[in-house]
Amino acid sequence: MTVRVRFAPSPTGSLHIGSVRTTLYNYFFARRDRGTLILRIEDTDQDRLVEGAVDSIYDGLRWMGVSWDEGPREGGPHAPYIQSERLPRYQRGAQELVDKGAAYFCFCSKERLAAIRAQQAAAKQITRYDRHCRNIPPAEAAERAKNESHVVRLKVPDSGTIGVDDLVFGRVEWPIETIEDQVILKSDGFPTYHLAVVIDDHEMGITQIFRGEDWLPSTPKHLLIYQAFGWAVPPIAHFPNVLGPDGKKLAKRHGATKVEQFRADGYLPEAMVNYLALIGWAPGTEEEIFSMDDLVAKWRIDQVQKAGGKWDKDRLDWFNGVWIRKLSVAQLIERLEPFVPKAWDRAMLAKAVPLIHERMRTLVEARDQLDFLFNDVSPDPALVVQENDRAKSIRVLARAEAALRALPTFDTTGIKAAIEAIAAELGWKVRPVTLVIRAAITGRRVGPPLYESIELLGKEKSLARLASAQDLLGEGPRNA
RNA sequence: GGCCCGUUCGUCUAGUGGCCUAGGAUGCAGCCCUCUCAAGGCUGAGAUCAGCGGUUCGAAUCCGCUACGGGCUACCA
Repeated sequence: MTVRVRFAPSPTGSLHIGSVRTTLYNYFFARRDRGTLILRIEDTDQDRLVEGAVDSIYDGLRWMGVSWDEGPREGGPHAPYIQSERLPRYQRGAQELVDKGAAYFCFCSKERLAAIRAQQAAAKQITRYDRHCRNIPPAEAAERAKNESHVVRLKVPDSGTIGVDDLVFGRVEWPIETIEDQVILKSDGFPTYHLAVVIDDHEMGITQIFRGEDWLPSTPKHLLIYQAFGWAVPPIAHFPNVLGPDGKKLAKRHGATKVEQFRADGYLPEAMVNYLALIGWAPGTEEEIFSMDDLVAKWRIDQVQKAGGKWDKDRLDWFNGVWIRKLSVAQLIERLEPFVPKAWDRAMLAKAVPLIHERMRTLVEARDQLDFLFNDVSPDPALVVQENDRAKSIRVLARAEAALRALPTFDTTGIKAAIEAIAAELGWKVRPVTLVIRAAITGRRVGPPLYESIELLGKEKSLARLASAQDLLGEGPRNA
């Protein structure tokens, strides 16, 4: 049987990093088996729809490098792939269960439900529906349903045990009496999630159900629905949650959680995929740098962890650095394009990028690191003065200006020799000398290699910066 | 409250009864390289494997209990 798996996000906001991890695992599994991936939009809660969320899902997934075969915009044999466009199927399904006596109409108001819940909670009892409408004669209920607002609830058995052999968590069982007569069709005619997934997964021929750990507790509800329909339950696996540093489910307050945010913050999709895959899965070897293709080849469901994994930004940053370094200079320049001002000269940029290639953890850093090549700098005098010796620092600047001006060829070799000569002459180590000059040239204490930077900046600008730094130091003390 | 799940260095993890005086990575510290910062190389600190009790010649690995953490408990997904 060919593998058919699905990812089923809700369009309730932009793509969350946790659901991306689940999606990735689905993807690895399906692609390895040359299976089919299905994107299904689960929008059965009309109140929580967010404008543009489907676009965000598409953009985010594509950016990550995930592809799929059937979906809302791709079509496929089971179209439509948006649940709100599949309403008749759910309504038919619910009616089928009512007809079978496996479900019933419930006319209880939300107020009544809230009241019994409050009452049960106060009495420290299990809060669940009291089955008030379960015994209305079917004919009477059907008649009332024509005019009265109602939902459809599943008739849950009184007792027994129901369980699943989860591919990750193993055997998990629930006492049936802890499960209430759940609503499967809402009063607005929309299905609840539980009915919709079961029907869709069945109709779309889903061969493995992979989803986040959050869903484990509602699995018995789904099992009961499968049972009511008389359908076979496909293999199910739940993947552990991605947690915030505090151990709770990753959420906004923990920082960035949206794919688009990471993209904007200068992360590479390769790094995201690599890092995310390794939360909850490990190959059992000591390798840890994996491309998407590597993961498709190596990921195995029996190596998936049960425990949730905490988000570790430092580790992500490290992966990002690794993947940036794996890029060719040409590729890096391409990736940098959205992060660098339009006004910057691209020829200069191309020459500068090699200097910072292995100094970046995120793409956004390039702008700061290279700014001095494109814009004037205004160094902090405290940065220019080294060894607490203002006079000598000024002399360094003066000598550097003169030496660079006299250079026959303005290149790294000549610049290096000139600066080292100044150090020797003034009796300073090279380090403080370069620090003075670096501050004057770049306005900073750290940055790309100095000699190369000076060469790139060019003679004219370099001399000007050396001169203005002298002015800065010369006037400083009298005014201070 | 009820149901369910989880628990190995700060973090991601390796480990499926003896190879574990618990390995790797990240982060941290130090050293080397070096014009700064990175990158790279080396070294180090860091986990009595949540605790307790069992099973066994032998347990991080099997069983039980406890603790702690988390998820779910809606006409949300």
